[in-house]
Amino acid sequence: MAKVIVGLSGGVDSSVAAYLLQQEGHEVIGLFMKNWHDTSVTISDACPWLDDSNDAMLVAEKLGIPFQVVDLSKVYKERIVDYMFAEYEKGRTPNPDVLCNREIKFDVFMDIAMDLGADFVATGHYCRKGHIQKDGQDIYKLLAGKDPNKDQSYFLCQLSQEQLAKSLFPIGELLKPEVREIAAKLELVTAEKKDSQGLCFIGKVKLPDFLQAQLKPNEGDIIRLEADDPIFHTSPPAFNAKKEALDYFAQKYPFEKAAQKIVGQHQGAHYFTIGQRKGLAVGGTKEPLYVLGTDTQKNIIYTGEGNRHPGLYRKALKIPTPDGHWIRTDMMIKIGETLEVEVRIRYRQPLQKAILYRFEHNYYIEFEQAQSAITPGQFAAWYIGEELIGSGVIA
RNA sequence: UGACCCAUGGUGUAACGGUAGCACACCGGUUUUUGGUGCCGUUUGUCGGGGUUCGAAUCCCUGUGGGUCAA
Repeated sequence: MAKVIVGLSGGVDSSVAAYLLQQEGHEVIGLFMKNWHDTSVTISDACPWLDDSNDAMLVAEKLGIPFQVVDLSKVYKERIVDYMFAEYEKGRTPNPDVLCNREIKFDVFMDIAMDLGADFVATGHYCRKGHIQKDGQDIYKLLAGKDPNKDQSYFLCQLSQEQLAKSLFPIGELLKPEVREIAAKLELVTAEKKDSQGLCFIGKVKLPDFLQAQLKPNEGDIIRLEADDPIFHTSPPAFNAKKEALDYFAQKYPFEKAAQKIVGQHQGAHYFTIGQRKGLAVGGTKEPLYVLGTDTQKNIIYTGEGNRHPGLYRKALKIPTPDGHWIRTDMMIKIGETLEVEVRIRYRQPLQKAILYRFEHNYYIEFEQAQSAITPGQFAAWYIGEELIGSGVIA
């Protein structure tokens, strides 16, 4: 029996998480966190957080557990929203939800829970926590959720041992339909509620609109590069060392050296991300145009036709050492060492076979199969089997 | 300002004189606790003016706008 504070989001997953903890005999408290309320950017008068907090309260009532709301919008703005804009401004693509877990749910929120005397913080994430002992030390594992379709371990890829030690994921052993079934049996208001999606705080706002509130439009060229352009087909030079080869394969293609054809205008290169198809407003092609890369300095967007365009694919990626993170600190490799892993570079992507390298200043991940749309600013998470070992920000 | 060719949605293109279709884009929906991707669907067009014909994107004349060759 422990005192557990559940982050009730107003969704079905955290509702059932709270119930399961209760069933296990824990003292459960529901806490709703309010991360954002700025009517200037929400699309309509709809006020999603109010509905959600209300649902969370109803669930708490039904379960007969204490319930509170905490307002974290100030720190959320400082640690998540500002980071987002800073990244977009640099021409990178942030992952706010990964940061939200590291900085808010399992940091600020966790601290509040601990102040309230909790032993653990629980959330409705589809993932599992493992525990082993090694040299007398407790070591916690972050494992994929049992539901392969809902596994959310990726979003927790930046958690630390300390955070993991105090976390519980009660629904990790369940499948989504089972969670819904439990909620339905209990007649929780959230039983039939649609899964949340999109950035947790933005709600119904469209991201481009949100970005434009902060990042000024700036018209520039959309350039098309042909799949048969020499820059995509030059044979690699001879390498003296593995590091050189990895550096080469992790590099962006030298788009500026390719034969260029202006096919349209855009309203700001920093609104676009690699692999993006929509929003270019360039038609007349046989296959869709995809963003191969952006140059926010020159305000240029490079595109190519078709999702098999060679400019979309790279065999390796680089992570500066400070941006590398190990959940399993005991498994951290040293300079010169390698690790056979499986990697995903976005949520729900099937794991990809790869080798992780560490050199003096950088980690490198070399994929067995070249990957599409490797995007700076996004997180690469490496797994061994169902365990998430570590992660890092793609350079 | 000599000869020839072309003109179809936002874009690129189809359609023996007989229901104007496809792709991309746009818009909408859907999938997805990031961005993005994917999937489904709607809307939108015969350059202007005459003529031939039961019937014209299609044939004829003409205007306009492009392009090619010719000096």
